[in-house]
Amino acid sequence: MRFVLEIAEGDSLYQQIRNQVILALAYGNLSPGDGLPPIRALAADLSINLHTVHKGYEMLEQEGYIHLNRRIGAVVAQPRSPGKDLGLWQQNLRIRLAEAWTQGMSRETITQTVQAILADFVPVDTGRSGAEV
Amino acid sequence: MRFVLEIAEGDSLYQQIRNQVILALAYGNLSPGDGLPPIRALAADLSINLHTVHKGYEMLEQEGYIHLNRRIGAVVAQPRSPGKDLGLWQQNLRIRLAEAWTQGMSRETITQTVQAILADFVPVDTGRSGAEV
DNA sequence: CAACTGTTCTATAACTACTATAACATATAA
DNA sequence: TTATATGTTATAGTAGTTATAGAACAGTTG
Repeated sequence: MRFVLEIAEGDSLYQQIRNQVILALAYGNLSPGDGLPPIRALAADLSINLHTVHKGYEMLEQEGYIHLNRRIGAVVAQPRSPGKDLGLWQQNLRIRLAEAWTQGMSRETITQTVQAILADFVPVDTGRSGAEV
Repeated sequence: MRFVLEIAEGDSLYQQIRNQVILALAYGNLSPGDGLPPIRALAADLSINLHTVHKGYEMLEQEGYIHLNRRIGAVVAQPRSPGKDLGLWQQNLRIRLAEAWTQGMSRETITQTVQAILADFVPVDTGRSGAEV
């Protein structure tokens, strides 16, 4: 998988790594069982520090997105139970929507924007074992 | 308007103040022309520092949500042009949706969640001059 | 053995968040 | 005038976060 590290402006480097993995998962560029780049390799590739990548991976592991193994490296996990704190997530979503709403975006436009994003998402490929990084 | 400062966990105090104002605007608890609490009063009310509140208000002003006047205080502005960086906003929304999607939430459930949030929003009351804090 | 994984440790510099105190500028009210 | 109320600016200090750097450790694989 290729990491972009778009200037999300305001997001820290390790947060962006975490976000990119989740996005890759949603868009089907990454599937359970796939391996992520070794932290040293990714760090070199992005010209950032080893520890910064590690922190991003740790975050992903705590959220249940990946498994970290000392031998085989970082592997995308099978989606289990929700895990995510639904309350915090909803509150965050609510704020994003309120931003759009108070800027004059209509319900229709907001809904269409959401639909457009969702349309590009791909079902998480749960049946697989090989890695294709 | 009453500020709650829910523990958004990860959001700084001034960010939460900023968010609460936008939410209040979306839910109709605050309208253009309304005055916000004086920074000292709000700071005392929340048991936080004057500057923290000020920073939140400054952020809101830079985003065009409010006007700051040395005499009359902070007043909610009339919604003008978009102002908001649509690209960053969309990217942020995309990540939130990807989080839900990768946690197994279906398009229908996500859409329903969005609709439920939007349903509670109230048109920004643009015709008004009095203050009702 | 060497090489490759993640992991842990210590240290440091830079930045951010928050607090604290004081003073200033400007307008309104007594 | 004096007092009060508003936001504004300046300075400072503390604490925590972010990112860097280098080194070493612990397993597993070739």
